[in-house]
Amino acid sequence: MENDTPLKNPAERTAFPAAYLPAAVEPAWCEKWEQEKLYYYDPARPRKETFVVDTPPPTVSGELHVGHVFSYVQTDIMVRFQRMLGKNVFYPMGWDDNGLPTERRVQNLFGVRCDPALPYTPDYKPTGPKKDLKDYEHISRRNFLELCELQTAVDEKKYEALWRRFGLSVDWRQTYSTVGELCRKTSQLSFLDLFSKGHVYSAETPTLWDTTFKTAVAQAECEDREVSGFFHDIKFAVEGGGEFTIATTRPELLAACIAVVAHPDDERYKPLFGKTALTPLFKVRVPIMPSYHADPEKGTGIMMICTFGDIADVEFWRKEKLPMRQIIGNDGRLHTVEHVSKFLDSADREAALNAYGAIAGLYAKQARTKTVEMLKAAGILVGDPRTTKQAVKYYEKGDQPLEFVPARQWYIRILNSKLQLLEQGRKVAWHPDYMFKRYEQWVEGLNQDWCISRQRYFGVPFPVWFPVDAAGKIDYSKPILAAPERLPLDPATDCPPGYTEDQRNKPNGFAGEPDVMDTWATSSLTPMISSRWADDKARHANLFPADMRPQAHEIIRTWAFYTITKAWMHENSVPWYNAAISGWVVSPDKGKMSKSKGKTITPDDLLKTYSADSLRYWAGKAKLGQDTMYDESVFKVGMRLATKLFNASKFTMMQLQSPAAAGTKLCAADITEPLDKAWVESIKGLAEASRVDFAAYEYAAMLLYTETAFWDFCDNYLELVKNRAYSGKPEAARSACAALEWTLSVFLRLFAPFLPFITEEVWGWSYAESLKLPSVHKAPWPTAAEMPSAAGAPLVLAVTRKVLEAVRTKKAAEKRSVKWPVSKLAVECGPKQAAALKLALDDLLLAGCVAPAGLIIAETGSDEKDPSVTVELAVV
RNA sequence: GCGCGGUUAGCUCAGCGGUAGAGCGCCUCUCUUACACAGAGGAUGCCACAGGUUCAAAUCCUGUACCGCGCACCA
Repeated sequence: MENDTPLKNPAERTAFPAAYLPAAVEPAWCEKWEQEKLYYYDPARPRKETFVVDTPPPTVSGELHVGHVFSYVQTDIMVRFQRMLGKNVFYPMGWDDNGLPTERRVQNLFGVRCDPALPYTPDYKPTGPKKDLKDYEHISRRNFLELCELQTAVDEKKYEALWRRFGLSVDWRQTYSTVGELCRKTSQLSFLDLFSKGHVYSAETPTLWDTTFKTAVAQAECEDREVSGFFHDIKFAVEGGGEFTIATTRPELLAACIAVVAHPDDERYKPLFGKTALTPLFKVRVPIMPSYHADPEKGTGIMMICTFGDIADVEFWRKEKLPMRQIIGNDGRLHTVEHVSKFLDSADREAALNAYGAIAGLYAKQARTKTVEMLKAAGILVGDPRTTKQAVKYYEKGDQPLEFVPARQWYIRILNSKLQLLEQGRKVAWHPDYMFKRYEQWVEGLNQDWCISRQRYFGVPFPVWFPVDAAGKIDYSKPILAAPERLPLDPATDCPPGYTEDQRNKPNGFAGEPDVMDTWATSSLTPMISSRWADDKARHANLFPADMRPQAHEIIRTWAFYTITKAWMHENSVPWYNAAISGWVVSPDKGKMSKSKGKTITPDDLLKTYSADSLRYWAGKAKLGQDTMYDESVFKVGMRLATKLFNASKFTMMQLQSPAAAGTKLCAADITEPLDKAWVESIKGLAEASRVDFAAYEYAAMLLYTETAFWDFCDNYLELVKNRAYSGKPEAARSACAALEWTLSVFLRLFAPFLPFITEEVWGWSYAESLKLPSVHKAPWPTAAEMPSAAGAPLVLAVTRKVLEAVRTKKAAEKRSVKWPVSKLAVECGPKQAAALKLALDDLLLAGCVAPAGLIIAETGSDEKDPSVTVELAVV
């Protein structure tokens, strides 16, 4: 390795290094690309020449892991292809620094707590982490946000450095942060726009509620978990005589019972419809009604409706206009006796309040146990509880079941637009196409409007205030909206028009909306954030809709769906024309690789052991939508491919510096040898196929066959041709040089999206100068038309390769070196094959070390079959 | 329950009507004026199962089983 110093500066390189050292080469190119502004978007070029990417903003509060590298590299591969098609690429990067993870990090790091009620403190300096919870400093929301921005900026620098190191061809001037001013402004403007268009409403209504985080959550953030529970059979009395037994898994909701229902056709219960039941323990009168929701096969066929056990209860309650008897509070505990006594309309009020007193204040689960005890004691429980598997809704990040709790929330109307949203989704080209099914299923299964308000501190505030009446009561029915030009603002510290700050929370004054928006309300706007919909209409027109949205499949229901929704509501458009859905990286035990999974191999570690190109190779081997095994042996294959490219290029460059290649520039007319023509013809086909497949998002298939062709190039064509190149016959050697020069330029370009470092490195040795194209990444994607007159019969190549293989097999069987001389080579083949073989005879004899005198070609065989070859090795 | 993927060599996967493929791993061998960070050669398969369509099925159809995922069910 005597010659490794020139590696350090690609621009000043003169000799070909002995070996490829990616660790030295790759970082140098990262810097060079930035200096050259290679990936900058040019706003002056028209939309139709532009390729716009709606990059997923990674969450900034952790470490990047191999899963990130995998999917972001896949995106970069597709982007690089588009750039080589001549597109003006708009490839931004966003940082998702909004939400709970950042909130927690900043609290701990700076020892602060957010209190939205506090006023803003200019020039606030945090004092650092605190040991004790009580020492935490309480600061205003705006101060808190500033700290969040400060901290995330540090993390973002780290992320950016790593992304650059992996060769992402992002225009780093085009970044945004979801907590930043632009995003808050866009998000708030979106709210105002949707409000004015009637897509937004606020309502006090039962909402999916997480009792741990004490916030509303949207349907999209729920997941079903199978848990084992118990069916309890409970006797209800019928007013005027009789009884029946219902089955329930949530006996603690008895006090919240508002009706009893059975299937309309259920003969067992038909006579009861219209009558009134008395709930056990509480003796509350509830109607017995027919409902298609009741399944005669399930439980006892008759069931209680409560406020609220599930979404069906909510719907029934709404439809039948039944009373509200909410007993579960925001914190998951049962309300006080005082609260419940307001609606506990009992036939035996004292007994009822007594019974409720036993469970008031308990968590739902504790109340369940207690209720069962009471039912048992009262002899109302029929038999023993039976175990059952039930699916229960959880917040995806929570560990307590969700409840339906009535609360005032902001919603975006989506239920009445399912058909339109389905239609919008259909207009997007999904890659792979079956991923559309997920979108379709999700939209069809929607049963709630999109709840966008969260009872958290950290997030984009609603640009809304409410008037406070003379009695000090907030009038939620008359929201005061901010003027668009004042955005972004915070109603907790900013004042509504026509009011002064001293009227805040005072009678005849105003109150700010305390809730913040769901993070998806912001991230659903990413294509409109990077296009600057909020403040630059001309730019927006040029960048929206985007061409490609890369993302993972598990967030089709959230990110993809919400983005499609908002693009339709705001712009009556799809947000992007293509959705490229990447798979997951799975660990060898088939689980999803994630940071929580332990076994933390960081991308930094991998860069030390392998190279950016080799990891990119691994990502490029996986097609879209497909989960991929984490497999370091594939990194090694990528390493080897890069090394091979290096060596084959070095050889080619040496030929190009030989006397045969000197003088006038090599061109198609120099390619005179039939073998070279045949080879060039095959490369033309490769170039054309690659374009078609890449354009169809089939980059993995394209990589596979390009790789195969490249190894064939090295093992067969190069081996056949190199002796001729050395031979000193000027014309024949020149033909080889011309074919090699073009072939290598094609391979470098085909591999460039996958292996941007090694290809750029090699490109710089000669093509940058000779083709006046400083970077392979801006070189045009290869076409057949580049090599106009070199058509040749492919048979030459095929037959020659076959015979050479036979020679090699013989040498391997005899345990002789590849260079061992062959004394006799007898080929029996068809006449066409024979003719083809004779066209490349010199190359064949030299590559196989065959004595010309020992060659016998018999045309007695068939052109339909492979030639039959007999080889005899020389005895030395 | 409904839907979507998948099941091919020891492993990871490609092929998706015309003689079963690649890489890794394994076994032989070879210093060869690009590359030993390499090269040459070899072994390895009832293409999950059962039916059907076809001259011909890993490939198309219909079922079944198993794996992964999505949606729904939540009394």
